[in-house]
Amino acid sequence: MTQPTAQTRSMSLWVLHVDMDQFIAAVEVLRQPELVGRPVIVGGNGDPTERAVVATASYEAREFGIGSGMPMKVAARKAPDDAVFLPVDHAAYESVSATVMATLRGLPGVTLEIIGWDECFLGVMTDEPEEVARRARQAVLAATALHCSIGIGDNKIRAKIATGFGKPRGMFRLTEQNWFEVMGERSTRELWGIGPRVQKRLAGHGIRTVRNLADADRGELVAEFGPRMGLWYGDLGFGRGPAVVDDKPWVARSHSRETTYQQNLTTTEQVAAAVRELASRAFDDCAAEDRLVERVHLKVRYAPFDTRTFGRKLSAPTSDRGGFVHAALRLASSLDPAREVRLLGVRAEMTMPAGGDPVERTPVRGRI
DNA sequence: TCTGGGGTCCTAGGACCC
DNA sequence: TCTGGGGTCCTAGGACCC
Repeated sequence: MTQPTAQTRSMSLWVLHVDMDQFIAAVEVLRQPELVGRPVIVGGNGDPTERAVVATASYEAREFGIGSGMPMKVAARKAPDDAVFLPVDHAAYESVSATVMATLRGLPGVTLEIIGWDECFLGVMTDEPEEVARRARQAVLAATALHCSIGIGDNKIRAKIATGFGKPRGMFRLTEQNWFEVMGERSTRELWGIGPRVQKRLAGHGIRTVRNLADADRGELVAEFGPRMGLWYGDLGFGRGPAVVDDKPWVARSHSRETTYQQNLTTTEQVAAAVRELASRAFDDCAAEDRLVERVHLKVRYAPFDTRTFGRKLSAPTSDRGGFVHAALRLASSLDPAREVRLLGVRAEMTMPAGGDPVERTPVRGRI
């Protein structure tokens, strides 16, 4: 063990959250410069009359109240005449994303954890996190001509939330010191991991602000949300959360394929054909890996909007495509044949690879 | 207004065993 | 005939994130 020098002792571990500004729209504008300044809306196959939602809207489009997750039909109604609708081009975004991540990984002394196409955490030992952030933004701009914003925090929760205050093209520091000053009077909904449902349930207990949540009785939270989530939400009120940035490659625990049909499926034959195809495609992603498929799940949305999921245990090697597809078809036989099917999905849940799962789970959904 | 597609993790309740 | 308490596994469903 080497002794830490005086200098390293005075440094501390910072978490930076890097988020590309309007990533998908920015990539599109980059390769079609004539779109600069126009409202750009990317989603589905680019046809605003189809069943699809907005993946990203440029800042110009957001001025008209258009945002991600919004149905394309609604966006079309709000959009001005000069708006441009474009199809989603996964390959293009993946390629730019890879350049961004490689650039950030190349910064001296950083640990990188990818959490999405356009987002990552950087862990770094430093006394000047703003200086590191400035260099990171410069490096990304030089490599891709794209802008990003950076949140600086003493853990992932605070870094992630800080980014919102830095946007666009800026940075913001959020730590234990200024947490309540910045967040105390804001809605619980602004916390990462609290969505509309939990916000509503908290409000039912008179908990509306971040400060309210921090002050809330732990027993009451546990009674409402269970032992794990109750305590997790309580900590969230203080901005407490994990601070370890993990650069281990991410390994998926499941793969799925789902499709919303432009015309609802109405016969059992149509449903069976669709399930057969979706199951096979979901299995494609598992087939390359030497693992077991443990469960098969079916998701169905009946028109107009009634979603159900159900599954069954399975133990099929990732070489047994026929067995998996057959299991999915067996599940499909329990669908209601009299109802119109609007969406179908098939999910394969896998065992972790040999060596087990080394990552401690946290209740924050997605990759953290 | 009408709601994508890809994921992750948590909880409740029933089944089953001792 | 009525019935404990604890544990684990399984399934359905919920909620959230990018």
